[in-house]
Amino acid sequence: MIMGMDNRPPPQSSAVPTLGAAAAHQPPPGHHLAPGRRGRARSEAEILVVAEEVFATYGLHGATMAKIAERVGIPKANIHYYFSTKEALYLRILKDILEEWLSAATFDLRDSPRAALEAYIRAKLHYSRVRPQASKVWANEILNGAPLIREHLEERLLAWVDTKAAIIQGWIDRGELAPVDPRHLLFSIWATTQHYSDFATQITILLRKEALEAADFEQAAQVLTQMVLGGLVKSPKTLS
Amino acid sequence: MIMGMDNRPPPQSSAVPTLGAAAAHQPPPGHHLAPGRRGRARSEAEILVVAEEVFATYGLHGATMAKIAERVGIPKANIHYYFSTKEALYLRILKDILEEWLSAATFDLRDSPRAALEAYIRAKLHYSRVRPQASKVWANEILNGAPLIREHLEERLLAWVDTKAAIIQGWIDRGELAPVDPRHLLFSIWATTQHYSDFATQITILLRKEALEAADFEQAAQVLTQMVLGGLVKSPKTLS
DNA sequence: GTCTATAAGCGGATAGAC
DNA sequence: GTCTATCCGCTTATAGAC
Repeated sequence: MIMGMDNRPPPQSSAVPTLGAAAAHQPPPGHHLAPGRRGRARSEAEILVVAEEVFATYGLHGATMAKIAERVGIPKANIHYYFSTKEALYLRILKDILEEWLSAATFDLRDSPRAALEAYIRAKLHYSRVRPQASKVWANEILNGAPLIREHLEERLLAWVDTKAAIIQGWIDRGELAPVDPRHLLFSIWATTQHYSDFATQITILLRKEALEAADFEQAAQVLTQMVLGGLVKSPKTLS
Repeated sequence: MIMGMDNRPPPQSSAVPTLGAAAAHQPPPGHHLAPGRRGRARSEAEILVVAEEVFATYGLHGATMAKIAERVGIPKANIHYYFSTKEALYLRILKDILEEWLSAATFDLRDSPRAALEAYIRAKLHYSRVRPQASKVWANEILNGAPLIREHLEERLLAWVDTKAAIIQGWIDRGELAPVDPRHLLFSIWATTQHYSDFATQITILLRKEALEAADFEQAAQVLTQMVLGGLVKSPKTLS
């Protein structure tokens, strides 16, 4: 169970409206949940947390409403009361994930690329660590050709990437970053950081571990920052 | 019920060196396929090619034998003649993919890390370009916790990584490579290169393209080699 | 809001003719 | 080797009592 975790990455303390599935739909102020009862907000949040895990493990088609219901501890008909269809539940998870990720990139043109990119890499790695299931659901959807999230991707993510790519291009124009395609740089950061959630099973086996620990993520951060900063960012000393 | 089920054909069982799905099972010399008929080798190869596409698009559970059969143009019962179960067909694809990838890393300790790593990055990118569906099937399986390929992973891939990591460590010991964890370096190369097949849908949308072209892969190669070589490999030249 | 029961359809696998 | 027909379990979604 992941309830009550802190999803915020270390560098920033961004007050983001959309939190993870676990924190979805804050109950209104003054609202209390009786110990034995669930209530709308709590049931919905519990379903989302469990569904995230089940979708990640079995995929959209392999996941069943019965399995989700069983793990939540309710009859499967109840899920249909909160989410009209299986796909609606699935889509809700995808959109939540995306908002969380977008909030991880706080950098703008005033920042130095060195500090900004390292913070972004570490923030994304942090999400891979604390919310790996969400990342897997996303990956599964994209892998299959984004049949359900495509439209949202073309609107929300595309616009976001345009603004961030412009910032990166600004750094290049200022001579603080090697002339690389900004979008491909973003892709590389996503690919490497999300790899530590999406391919965690493979990594765990190849590192002969039971599960990935903080130290493994720190090693990942070392390699990734060394690659990105060492390979692309011009050191402050050489600036003139 | 899961492992050990390969092909059940009555007469000849095949312990053939695994090739790509497209090239699976070359007919023996002198063997001719009548234009209208298929023959064992051709049917099996056709099934594998189509199944790769269907598994990549729908996932293990979303893919159906009926859908594969329909695209091949045969009744679904015929597939069961060549592959005892759906899982056997799926596993065959996974093992084929892995062997192809492993063959892409030709480097050894005598090579320079610069030439070896660039060649490896470009070879992996090449596979992402020419065989993206295979990569997606693999990613899907790992994402879901490697329920079927786990054992194979623990044997075949783990041993392979050990030998390759030793070579990379050798470069570090010789002072030709920055002191990074060799396994995490491999993970980064896999993550970034496979991203261009696994997340091709997302990349295509964000680049406002219809499909990824050779030029996109070349740009990817530029960014990746600049990151890996510029950030980790010690050499006379660094930033250009 | 929560539950039981069930409708309606799909999917993997097999039998057995040719 | 290829095909048609079919069994049987599982899945989503709904109906309707409480």
